[in-house]
Amino acid sequence: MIEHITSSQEDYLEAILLIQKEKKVVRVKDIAEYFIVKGSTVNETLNNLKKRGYIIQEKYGYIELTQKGTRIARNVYRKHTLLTKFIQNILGVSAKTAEDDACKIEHHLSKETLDNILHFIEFTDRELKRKYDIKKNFHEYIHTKLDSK
Amino acid sequence: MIEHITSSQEDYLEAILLIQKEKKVVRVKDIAEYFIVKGSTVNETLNNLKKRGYIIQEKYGYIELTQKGTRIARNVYRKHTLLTKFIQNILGVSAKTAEDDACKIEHHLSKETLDNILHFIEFTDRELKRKYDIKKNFHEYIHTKLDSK
DNA sequence: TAATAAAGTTAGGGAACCCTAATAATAATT
DNA sequence: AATTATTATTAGGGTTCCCTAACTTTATTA
Repeated sequence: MIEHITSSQEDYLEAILLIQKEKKVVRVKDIAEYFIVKGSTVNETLNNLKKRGYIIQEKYGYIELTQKGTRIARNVYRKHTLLTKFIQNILGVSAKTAEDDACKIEHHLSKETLDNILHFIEFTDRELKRKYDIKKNFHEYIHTKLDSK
Repeated sequence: MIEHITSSQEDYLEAILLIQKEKKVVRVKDIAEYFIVKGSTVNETLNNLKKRGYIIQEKYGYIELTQKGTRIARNVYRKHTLLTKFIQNILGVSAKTAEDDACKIEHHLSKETLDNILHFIEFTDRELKRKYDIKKNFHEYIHTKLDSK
């Protein structure tokens, strides 16, 4: 048996957390719709996650995160949110694309880079805002550039 | 047969381009060392790339990119370089980590985000450098923050 | 409640990646 | 040139992720 968790499996845990927040209970069908895959695919991954103690699910029943699963889900969600904010607010990318990109790269960035992104956000938010209005300048610049294409 | 090229396959093409630049000829062994995988694994992927016309290789011979393969390799390399520069110079991440992260996420970012990163680099390089010295400020800030941990 | 609909599970297959072990071919060395 | 060492290839296995089709269980509703 494999000990290591994959990016896809982390995404499943995050999805379960998000669906739980919104719909109270989580079903195979919800996850299948979330990732736009078939139920049988979800089932397979869930069995894997079950085996390793990240989720609990009775046969034909609802899906729940264990403590272990919740910890990972929250962690992924935090990174996801951070990255989305960065890509959207700092880089000036549209909300939808920022969300998509964040989701794809959240598993692949080192702690060092994530920390620096966090600091970048904090820095631009708190320090630079009044001093130079860099975000405003940058966004104006970006939009001018892109619109003129 | 599948038409779509995977991230890993794109990385192979880029690696072949880089090895070619440095060593004139590209062998299975070079690629295996580059990715730290076994020769048999490389062989398998190369067969796939051959079938689809991205590379040419005679049995037991050197590996060469086709036009089609070169186009993709250069494209990946360009993205890779751009991202490394961004992560290293703008975010202030160490060279090695920036390189690693760039390699991992280069396949997953939308054109929109990449364009904005490019503009960000251009913007900070050309416009802000004299005006506010933001890069310098930011790096000082980051390093103070990180050192104090 | 019985019949239909919806959701979950199982079985069987395919593609990408990765490995080990065995074999074939090429390179290097004595 | 013949032997040894290095490289490349093939064969056989394993995991993840995704699918279709068949089947079971749970929900709905007539």
